Amino acid sequence: MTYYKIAVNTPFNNSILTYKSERDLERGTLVEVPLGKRSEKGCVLSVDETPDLSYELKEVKGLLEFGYDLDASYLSFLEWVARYYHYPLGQHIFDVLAKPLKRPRSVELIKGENRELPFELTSDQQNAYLKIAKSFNTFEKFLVHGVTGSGKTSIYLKLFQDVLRSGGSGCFLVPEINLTPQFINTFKTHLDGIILTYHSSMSKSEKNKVWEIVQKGEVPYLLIGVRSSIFLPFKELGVIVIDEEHDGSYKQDDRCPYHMRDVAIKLASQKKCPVVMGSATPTIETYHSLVNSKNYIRLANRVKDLDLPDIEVVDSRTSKGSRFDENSIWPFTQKSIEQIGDKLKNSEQVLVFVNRLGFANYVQCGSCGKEFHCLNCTSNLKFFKRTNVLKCQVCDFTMPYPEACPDCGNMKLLQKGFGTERLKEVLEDQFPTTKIERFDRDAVKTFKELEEILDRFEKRESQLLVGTQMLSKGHNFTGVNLVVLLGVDGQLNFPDFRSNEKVFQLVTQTAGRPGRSEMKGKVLIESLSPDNQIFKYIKDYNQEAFIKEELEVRETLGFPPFSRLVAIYFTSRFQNDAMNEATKAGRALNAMVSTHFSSVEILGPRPGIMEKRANKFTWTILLKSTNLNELHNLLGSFRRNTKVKSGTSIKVDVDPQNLA
DNA sequence: AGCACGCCGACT
DNA sequence: GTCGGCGTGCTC
Repeated sequence: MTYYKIAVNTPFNNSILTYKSERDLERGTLVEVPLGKRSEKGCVLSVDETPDLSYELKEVKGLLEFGYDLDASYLSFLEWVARYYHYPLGQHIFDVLAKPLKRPRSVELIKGENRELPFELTSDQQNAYLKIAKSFNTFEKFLVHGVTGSGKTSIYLKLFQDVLRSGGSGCFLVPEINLTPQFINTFKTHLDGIILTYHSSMSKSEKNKVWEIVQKGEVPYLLIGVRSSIFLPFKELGVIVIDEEHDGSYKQDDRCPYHMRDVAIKLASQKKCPVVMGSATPTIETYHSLVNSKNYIRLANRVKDLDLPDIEVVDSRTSKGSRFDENSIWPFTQKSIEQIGDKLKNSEQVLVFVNRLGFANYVQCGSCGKEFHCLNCTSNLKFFKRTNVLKCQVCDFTMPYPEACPDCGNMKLLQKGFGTERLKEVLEDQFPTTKIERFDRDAVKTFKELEEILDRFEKRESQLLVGTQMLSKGHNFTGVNLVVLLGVDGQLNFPDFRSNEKVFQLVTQTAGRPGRSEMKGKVLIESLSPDNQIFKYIKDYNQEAFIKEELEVRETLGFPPFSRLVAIYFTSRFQNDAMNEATKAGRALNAMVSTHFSSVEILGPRPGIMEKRANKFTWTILLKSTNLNELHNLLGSFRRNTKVKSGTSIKVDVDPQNLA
């Protein structure tokens, strides 16, 4: 009989439990173990030399029929992730492993055609490519900071060609595969090997097939995948490329809240291969960590030598163009409407962006001022005109649009704020002969619909698209020379230290959509605070200056990249429990800080940014430190020693991206 | 996180 | 009497 430490698919005791076994077990073996009255999945970690025999330790039931076990380096990688994010290892393992299939179906593989590129790289591209290629077989981090249209994809392609032709494999990570079928096509044409994809809308059989190929190390292949693909059991890797490094979808928020970019960097260091991060608007963290290194690659020129669009900020406050001005077509200023009209008259196409769905953002009684809030959340109900309902975007609570104010009976309800639905209506009213389509997750439910709308736009069957940021990702619109952007004020005022950075990225990415034809494009931003410093940098495309100033602010306030953050969330159905447990934990943390972890600063506890969501209350504590080790040690002992009242749950978010 | 146990109110 | 609501606490 031997005792083993086993990572079990359960959250308690950090998921590491001790079991005995008659047969010898290897590290990485997947087993079934008894847990209470049921049975759970587990993964053998090591022999337990000092088992706690005050328990009646149970015996391993048998082997799991997964058809594989975890190899040592893969398990160590998952262990690192679980440790870094203070998440139970056993749960993380069984979150990321492919579940075995009852009846696997056969899967077609895409075979690369290995054709040469039909063009030469520009000298900028060639230099970038050579620089990265020189560090094959070593761990190096690269940032390819290239304006939209600078040809980053061709650089990646050359790198993958090299890796695959020498019998290795590559990993290409993108925010959303669904939106980028053209990528897959390009890679298929020019690479020698198998092109694998991995994303959520694939069938279980397809996912398992990919898992199997990667597991067996059947090289050469290129895996094109999303965030979760980083946890495929890679054997050997020649290069990892993360496209659109700044994209928010790389952060996982539920279960183990990891950041794929940071996990990928760890993986690259383990596999001893280069990791390439590419973006026109890299995160301030990544930029700061690489800008002064030899691995920072700036591509300032566009391949086709096209000018970037002019960016103009339109004052949408009072006086001319105000919603109170009879000449305005609220929510647009007269100026925007005129410019849109000019373009349409000229048979050019126009994009209008607003990051809000629905018709009105909230509804208020014109007599007594009552606002319609969600009963389950700290949020307003939005008005959707087509379905004539008020709806909460957080919990989906829906009610029919009221005839009158339930408090005072007044029939005059004011529809305040605007979303895509209203913009489309206003524009249709202004331009009755123009074919306008809406592009948001309300109007576009399936990939087919998405393709159809884009296809009609491409064929010029429609002239104007009104969309959310769903539209701004990845697509190029050659017929578009004008983009109008509304509602950035809301994002600028959002209480998050990254809000300026996010807005800068958003506007710059949006500006990359038009002007890929001969004519110079234009971006109009409507704002109630046109004097905000950020617009000066945006208009000049002066990213370096913007980041420099932003870095100064961050340094003064001690925010990342000058410190590391950890958010701890306390959630309960009862507001008092969330508050009290957070308060108790805050006191305990303060005591620990004053005795052992003096580098750590504790902010809060405070109510969550949305205190109540779907009838659950959240309170937040933020930890901040320049000493990552101390921060981890504090968290470790906090997790070991803190018990919260049952019914209250704790979530630890290391390197949080969106404070909640 | 499950899941069982057990203590109390509401119904045949 | 006993069904079932959910609060409490245990799981190697």
